[in-house]
Amino acid sequence: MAVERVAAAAAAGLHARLLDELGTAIAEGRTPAGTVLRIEDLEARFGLSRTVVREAVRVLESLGMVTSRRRVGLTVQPGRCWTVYDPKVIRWRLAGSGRADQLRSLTALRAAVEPAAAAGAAAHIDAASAAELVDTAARMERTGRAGAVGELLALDIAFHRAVLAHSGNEMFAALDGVVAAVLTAGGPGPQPPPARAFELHTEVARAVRAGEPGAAEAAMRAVIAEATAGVGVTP
Amino acid sequence: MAVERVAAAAAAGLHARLLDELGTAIAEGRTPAGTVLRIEDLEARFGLSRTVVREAVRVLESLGMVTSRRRVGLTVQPGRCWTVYDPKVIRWRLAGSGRADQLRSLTALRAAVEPAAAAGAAAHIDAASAAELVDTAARMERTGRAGAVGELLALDIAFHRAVLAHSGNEMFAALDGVVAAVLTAGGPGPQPPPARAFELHTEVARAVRAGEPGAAEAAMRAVIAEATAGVGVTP
DNA sequence: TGCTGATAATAGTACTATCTTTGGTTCGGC
DNA sequence: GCCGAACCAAAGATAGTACTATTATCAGCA
Repeated sequence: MAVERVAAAAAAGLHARLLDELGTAIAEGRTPAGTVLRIEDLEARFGLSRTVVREAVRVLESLGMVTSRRRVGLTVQPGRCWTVYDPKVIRWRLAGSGRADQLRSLTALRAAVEPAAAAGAAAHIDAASAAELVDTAARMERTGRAGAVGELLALDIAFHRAVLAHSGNEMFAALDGVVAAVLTAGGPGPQPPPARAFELHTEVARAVRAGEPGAAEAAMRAVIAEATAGVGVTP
Repeated sequence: MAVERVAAAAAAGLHARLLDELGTAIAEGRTPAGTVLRIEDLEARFGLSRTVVREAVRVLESLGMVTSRRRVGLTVQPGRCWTVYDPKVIRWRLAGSGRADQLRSLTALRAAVEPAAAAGAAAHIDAASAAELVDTAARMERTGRAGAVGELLALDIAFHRAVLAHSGNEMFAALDGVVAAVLTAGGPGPQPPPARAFELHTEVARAVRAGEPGAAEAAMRAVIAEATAGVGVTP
């Protein structure tokens, strides 16, 4: 078989590129669960040394995507075994055919976590960050009225990221990538951003600054509801 | 320096043991952020070959716990960069001095996600699994009255795991380990399980079987509130 | 004195060859 | 036909070596 040049992301170390290649193939089902790979085959197929292949395989194993058994080879595991919160896995799944499913899952996760994060932020945020949050909400409104959708998206992401970051819970904070991905996927939006969205963001910021967890949680719940309105996104 | 025998978990491959050793050391702060390690040092310190050390390092890198730069070495990263949802990382953090913090975070996460998962289960579960869930709740009550705390814990975990598994969201389902860890940490409980807890679990099961997302969510919220009562666990 | 560019040292990156360990497979004996 | 021992394939692990990117140092020049 001809050597299959790894064409993935830019120069970043051979093992990282191979990892990306294999991870993508598994995540999008091109290499289905139950498939048995062999280190030696991979070496030959990608024209890489044993060392590089093994390093990539080790990471894949740590993600639960393959198991390695002597005398057998690498067995691709079903999706249920994967570490689905790993940013790499999320990226791979978003890149492939399962994109819609992945987005649905991420949206449901976001809907569950962000209200709690807002409540946490109301309890933990410092004055300076709170002021910044209020400011971000205000800038969102101005930018939205001006119609700069690209900039609006950036502000939206910054807003939600700030809430997560100040929630006082590093597990919540770690979901900033998820929120960014979902918001970005929502895209420039088929419809212009509804004015109500700005009010709701402002209300979240206000409640957080005022230190009112209950109000912050409710407002964030409304933000999510508004954002997902019409798009059937039950978990 | 004398070779430091890796004393971690039972036989499981050299790299896995080294990974556990390094991961634990970083997670519990024995090797603080900013520390620079060198592959060669690790080889010598643990008496292992380059290959094994590099495989462990690659996984650590994939978890965001170290970065590898030429001419510098391996730099230990601050906690904010870690993939905190990886089961390994959770385990390491629970094993160390940050156990209390980690449990607080996990409990908040659980409180955010489980009600949503219950709502999802009400919408997605099949009849057989629903019946099983109701049965598990009933067995919990019987076991609880009998005072078999160990068995009760197992049933409790099974109950919550089933709800997550049938939520229709694989991101929720992947948190089963988190829930198990939190419940197990809650331990045999200082106080005997309150009778109200059983009613609430039964109500969750009933609402799920009846296909009532709102009721299931509310009941699950009550279950969590009951379980965390008195233990200040705001995010 | 201070800046710039060449140079050398360093540590990760990658490859190769070789040996060991383990666990399916198979074949022979009961 | 079942059980166990021998066989062997593939992963696991090691050693040695060559490559290369990065950075610190220092010489030369302004």
